[in-house]
Amino acid sequence: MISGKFAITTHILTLLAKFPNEFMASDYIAGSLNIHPVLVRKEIANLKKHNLVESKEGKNGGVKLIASPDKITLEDVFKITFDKATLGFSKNEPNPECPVGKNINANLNDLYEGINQTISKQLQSVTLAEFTEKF
Amino acid sequence: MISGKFAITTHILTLLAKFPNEFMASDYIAGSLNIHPVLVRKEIANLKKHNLVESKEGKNGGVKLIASPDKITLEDVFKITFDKATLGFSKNEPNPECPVGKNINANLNDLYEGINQTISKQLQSVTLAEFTEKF
DNA sequence: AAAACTGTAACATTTTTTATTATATTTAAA
DNA sequence: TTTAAATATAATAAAAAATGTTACAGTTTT
Repeated sequence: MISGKFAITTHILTLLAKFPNEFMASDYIAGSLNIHPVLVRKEIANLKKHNLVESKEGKNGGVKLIASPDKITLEDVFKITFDKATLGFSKNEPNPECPVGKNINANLNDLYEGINQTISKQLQSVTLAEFTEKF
Repeated sequence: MISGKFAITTHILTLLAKFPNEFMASDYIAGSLNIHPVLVRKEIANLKKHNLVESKEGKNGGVKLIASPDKITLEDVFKITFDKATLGFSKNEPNPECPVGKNINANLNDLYEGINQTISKQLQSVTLAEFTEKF
């Protein structure tokens, strides 16, 4: 199972891109996502940390984009919501006595590194502006 | 979190490719992976279902590859261990009253479809024989 | 001062993944 | 022919991760 962070963050940014220059409340965003407002605020905290949005507290507060939607790509979202995309690892430390066990994780890592780069490249080519136009 | 199925299955196949033409016991494989033998057998059941290995019950039984390691690619492993690689979805049904909520999953699906194809293509280029040589 | 917000920590619940136990069956070999 | 060493698989338990909820403090506008 993969967490919904990328999807939630992309959804939030799409909403913000649809209504630029105004502060949108996390309750409203949560209503569109149909999830708890606190979860939305957690992702917003992450977006703030990476300087993609700014927020305003208090009445009539909310969140809005800092950067222009055509300066943001889905790779930016990918980077802040994934440490690294992988196809998974076995949970336990494999047996270091076994030549396969000893090296499997390093070799999988190499493989995943390549996959990561391809995904990044692919997502780089989609701006938030382009993505938002699909709605 | 991503399940370890791909990693476990790749590990199993690497071991089998290292020792072709002999039946390897799931307990031995589990020892290399450092996981429970029953989990190994579950993945082996999956490999059997897709005709990549055959197994023999009873004393001196075990598993061995059916196909040659240079006829198997990591894409084959990917296909049988992943429904589809994604960057995730938000858990609940988004609000269909909202234009973004209504279309977000379809649009994410399109995006992920492209990513899937790239991953497949990349994994197609790695045979089990090549992967096994790294050990 | 009240209302409508954000921010965040602490905790609870649900879901997924992994592990274990139990039982039946098969095969080789003593 | 009995025993030991395997696979096969279902049922259950435990652990881990993701999501949800509550509570409360702080901020801003009216």
